Amino acid sequence: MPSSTIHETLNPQVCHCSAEIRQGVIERLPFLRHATMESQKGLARNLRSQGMAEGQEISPLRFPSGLFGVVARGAVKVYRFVGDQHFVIFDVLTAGDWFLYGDPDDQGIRLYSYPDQLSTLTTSCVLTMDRGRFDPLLRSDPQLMAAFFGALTGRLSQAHERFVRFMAFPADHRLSFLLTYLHSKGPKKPGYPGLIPFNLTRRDLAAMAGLTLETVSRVLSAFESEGVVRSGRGWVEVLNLEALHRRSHLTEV
Amino acid sequence: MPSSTIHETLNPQVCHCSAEIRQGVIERLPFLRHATMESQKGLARNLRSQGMAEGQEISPLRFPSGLFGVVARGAVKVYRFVGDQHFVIFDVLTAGDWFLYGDPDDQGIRLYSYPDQLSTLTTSCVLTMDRGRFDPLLRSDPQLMAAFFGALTGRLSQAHERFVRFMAFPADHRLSFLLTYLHSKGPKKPGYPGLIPFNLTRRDLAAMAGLTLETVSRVLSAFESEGVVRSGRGWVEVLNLEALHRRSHLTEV
DNA sequence: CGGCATCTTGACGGTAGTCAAGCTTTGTGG
DNA sequence: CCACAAAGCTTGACTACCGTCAAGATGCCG
Repeated sequence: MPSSTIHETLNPQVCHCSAEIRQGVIERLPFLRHATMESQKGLARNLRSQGMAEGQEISPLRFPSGLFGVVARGAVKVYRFVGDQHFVIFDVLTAGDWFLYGDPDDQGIRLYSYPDQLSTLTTSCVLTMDRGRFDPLLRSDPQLMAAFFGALTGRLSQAHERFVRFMAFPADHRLSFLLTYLHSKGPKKPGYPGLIPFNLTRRDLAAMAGLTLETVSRVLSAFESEGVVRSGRGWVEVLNLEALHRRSHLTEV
Repeated sequence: MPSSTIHETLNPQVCHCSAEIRQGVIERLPFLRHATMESQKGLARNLRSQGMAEGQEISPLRFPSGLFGVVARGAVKVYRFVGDQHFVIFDVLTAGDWFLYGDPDDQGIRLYSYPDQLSTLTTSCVLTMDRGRFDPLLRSDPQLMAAFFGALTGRLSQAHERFVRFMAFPADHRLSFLLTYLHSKGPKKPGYPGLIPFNLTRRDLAAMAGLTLETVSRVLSAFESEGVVRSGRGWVEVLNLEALHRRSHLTEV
C-alpha cells in the first residue's frame, strides 16, 4: 500500500524543476533532433522556467507577440468558454508537450490563440519564451522549421481525428476512448500504475467529451461496477486498459 | 429566370481549365506572396492539371511519396469510412484550396493521409505534383515555408474549431452553421447567387454534421418552410444568410 | 418505361440533457 | 474542535431530441 493518498499524490506541494530536468525536457523535444547546435542553444538560453500551482492560468499578458512553451512537469488543459458557464476542453498537455499561444490577428502560425485559455491541472512547471525570439530561431534553421511543423501538423491532425470520431459516438464510447487517450499521457505516479496523473473532475471530462457531468458520472459508475476503472473526487484510475479499449469500439485503420 | 436548371448548372459537361486559369490559381495561392521568383516558377513548372468528372476519386497511387495539390475548379470532399456504410466528411475543398495527401508512415507534415479519401463533388480541375518535388521547393525558400505552414496550421485550427463547436450543438445549429460555412466556399454560379456550388446530398450533409440523413431532411424542411433555404436533390440554395446565421446561435469571440 | 438513387414522412424507442434534491469530502473561520 | 460553506459527486424523474426502421414518393437516366 502506498504511503500517500491519491489526493496527496496528485497534488504535490512543490514542483521540483531543477536545471537538469529543464535541460532534459528541452533535449527530448522531438523536433530538436534535426536542429543545429546553435538553435538548440538558442532555445535553452531563452526558455524560462516557471513553477505553477494547481488551477493557475498561463497568462498571455507577459508575452505581447505570443509565446512558445513546453510543459516540463504536471499537466495543462487548453479550453475555451463557449457560453456563460459552459466550456470546451480542446486538449491536455503533459510533460514534453509544447505549444504556441498567440494573437489570432497575426497571420502567422497558430496553435492556440487568445480566446483560448491554458490552465494547470496540477502543480506544474512550464518553460516559456516570447514568440518574438522563437520565430527567428525557426527561420534561421530550415531543418528545425520543417521538423517543428511536421510535429505541429501531426498533433493537429490527431486532435482533428479525435473529434471527428467523437461526433457520432454514444456516451460510453466517447468516455472510454477519452480515458484511453488520457491514460497514455504523462508519467505514471509511483504506487498507482493506472492512475491518470492529474486532477480530472467530472466536469472536465464532460467538457472534453461533449457531455454533461451527470452523464459522465453515470457512465463512470457503470465502468466502476464492471471493475474497469476506479474513481473519486478529481481523479480516475484505469484498472483494466484492455476492457476499456474494447468498450471504445474502435476499429484500427 | 436563368436558362439552365440547377441540375445542369451544378454539373457542367466540360471542365474548362485553360492555361490562364491554371496560372491564375497558382498566383493566388496566399502563401506564394512571400516566395522567391524561383519557387513560384518551380511550382508553376511542376503542377500538372487534371480534369475530373463528378464523383471521381483522386488516386494516391500515382504519387508514391504523396502529393501536393490545388483545386483549380470545382469542389472536392475529404472523407473517411468509419464503418461499413458510414463515412465522415472532414472538409470540402474548393477553388484555391490546396492540400497535402501523403503516407502516414512518413514522419513529416501531413494534412490528409491515405486512409482518407478525396473525391470530386462536381466536375473539377485539380493541379497536382509529387511531394518529392514539392518538399525541396519548401526547404530552399524559408519565407515560403513559413508562409505555407502558417496557412496550413490556420486551416487545421479552423477545422478544429468547427468540430469543437459542433459537439455540443443540436441538429439545427449544426446544420445552419455548416451551411453558412459551405455557402462561403467556392465561386457563385451565375443566376443562382445563394446556391452552394457543388453537389451536396442529404447523406453528405449528414456525414459532415454528424447526423443521419433523415434528421438532415427534417431540419432542411423546417428551414425551407421558414424561407431560409431552398433545396432539391443534391443541391442547397441559401436564400437568407442572415437568418441562417442567427439560427446557428454563434456568439462571435 | 423501368430501375435506381435520393428524398420525405411516420411511428417508435432509447440516449442523454435538464432540473432538482441530497450526499460526501474538503477547506475555512470562529 | 466544531460548525459551516463550498465544491464535487450521485441519483432520480422527466423530457426532448434524434436515431432506427419502414414505407412510399419523387426525380434522374438509360
